[in-house]
Amino acid sequence: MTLDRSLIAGLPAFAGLDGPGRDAVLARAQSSRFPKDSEVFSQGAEAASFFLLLAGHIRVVRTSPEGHQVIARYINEGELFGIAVAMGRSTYPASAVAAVDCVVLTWPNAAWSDLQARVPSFAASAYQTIGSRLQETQAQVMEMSTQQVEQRIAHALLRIVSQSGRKTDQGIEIDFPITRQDIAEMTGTTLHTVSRLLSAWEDEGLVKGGRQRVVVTDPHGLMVVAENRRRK
Amino acid sequence: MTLDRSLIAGLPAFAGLDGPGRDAVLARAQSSRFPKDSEVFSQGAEAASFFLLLAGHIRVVRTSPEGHQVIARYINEGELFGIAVAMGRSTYPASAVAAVDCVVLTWPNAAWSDLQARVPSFAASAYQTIGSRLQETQAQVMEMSTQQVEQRIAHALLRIVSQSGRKTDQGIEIDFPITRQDIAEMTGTTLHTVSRLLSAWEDEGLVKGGRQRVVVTDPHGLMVVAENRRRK
DNA sequence: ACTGCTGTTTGCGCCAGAGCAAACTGCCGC
DNA sequence: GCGGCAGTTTGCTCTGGCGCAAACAGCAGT
Repeated sequence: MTLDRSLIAGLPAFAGLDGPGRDAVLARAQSSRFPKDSEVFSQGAEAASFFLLLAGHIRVVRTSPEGHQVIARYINEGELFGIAVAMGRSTYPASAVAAVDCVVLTWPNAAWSDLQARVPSFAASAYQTIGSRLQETQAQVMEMSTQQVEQRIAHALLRIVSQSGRKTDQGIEIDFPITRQDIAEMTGTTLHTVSRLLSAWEDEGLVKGGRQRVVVTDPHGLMVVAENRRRK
Repeated sequence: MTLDRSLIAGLPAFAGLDGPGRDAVLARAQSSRFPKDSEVFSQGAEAASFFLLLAGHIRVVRTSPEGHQVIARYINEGELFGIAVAMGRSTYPASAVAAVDCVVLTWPNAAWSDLQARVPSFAASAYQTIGSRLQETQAQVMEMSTQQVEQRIAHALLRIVSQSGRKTDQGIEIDFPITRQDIAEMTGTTLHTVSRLLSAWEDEGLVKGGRQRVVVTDPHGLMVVAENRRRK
């Protein structure tokens, strides 16, 4: 199957790129499906390709030598990921797991320098992606240093919801399956604490929980929790 | 004063660059001194330049809206910093403060795209710098999620010492002034806890403390602490 | 409908480490 | 040589949230 330039027409990574430019980018890409829970690439593996998520949601997971897992971020549709080549790395620093069935564009690393030269705006967009991830990660360090678990979880939920929220009549729902354990691994806490807090928030009418489901019913109220300016 | 190409001859950022190439890079740079405790740039300020540290040590500090400070990293001699332009950012995400008297090379942002085109290895080195900082920061998030304060502080000390250590007859000394408070802000804890642990380690003969001074007398022993495999 | 599995909730005890307070000390400037 | 201050040490108390354990509930497969 040949890739159509309309596939990537709306993506920020290709903004300001004309039709032929898009064709040039796509010429070296390959599209493939990844079923839920399969790995797109694996931490520590030789980085041979870089990727763009066309459809679905991907979880980026780091595992420590002792076996602890941490979720570094979720990748949304239209985002580049696994761009080790742009950072001059030869292995992937984390694993990428499909949170739902996904469609992914794959380029061989060899295409990178070529694309960089011929389509400079593509490379610039990649560097900006890395820059904003550095930014986000540093913000996370700050959060973990200065804020309590309750604020951190509230922030994490608001972040996910704003990036991958789907409006329903109940409120805004995270549109991929996410467990309490996942939320714990994003915020550096335990599933027990996450469960307790979500239950408490449910009683206050801020969120609604379910099996692998979270719906934020009162984003503004949750924001108040996140900023730690609660009543009393 | 004109800049001599020998200034940057040994730096990794300019490895694989010939003499004229180095001249081209230096032509647009300006050298200046920053006295101890002065700011090279300020968090949130318009990013107009990028920098390279020729001599000294620089502390990169982020301040939260509530006034909490976190030390993101220390910059060593020969490193690029404040390269917001390479990430497509228009403001500095943190402040840079001279930990000792420093000598800094400054380029206007306008020089970036020019240098990138004419001296590709320079740009590549910058991107690699950003990549490894992202890497480090993510590692820090993992540490904060999974390890205890004692291990985190031990790791932080070992990291500083390996990057900015100076050998003395006592052991390896951090060769810039660093307070317990600074160490606390690097590891997300309090100066009290840092002080207690350093005192304990001093009793065990692992380190030697002093006013704004830390000497690691037994790096291997400290490593054992960092890996959390202590006797008993 | 039954069974098993995976994810969730909740109770209880405990402790690492934060917060507060106070005393101490090396060093710099006058 | 003498304050005075910035940085450090140390004691005590209190608590957020972790660890453990057990019960519970939605969902998939047979």
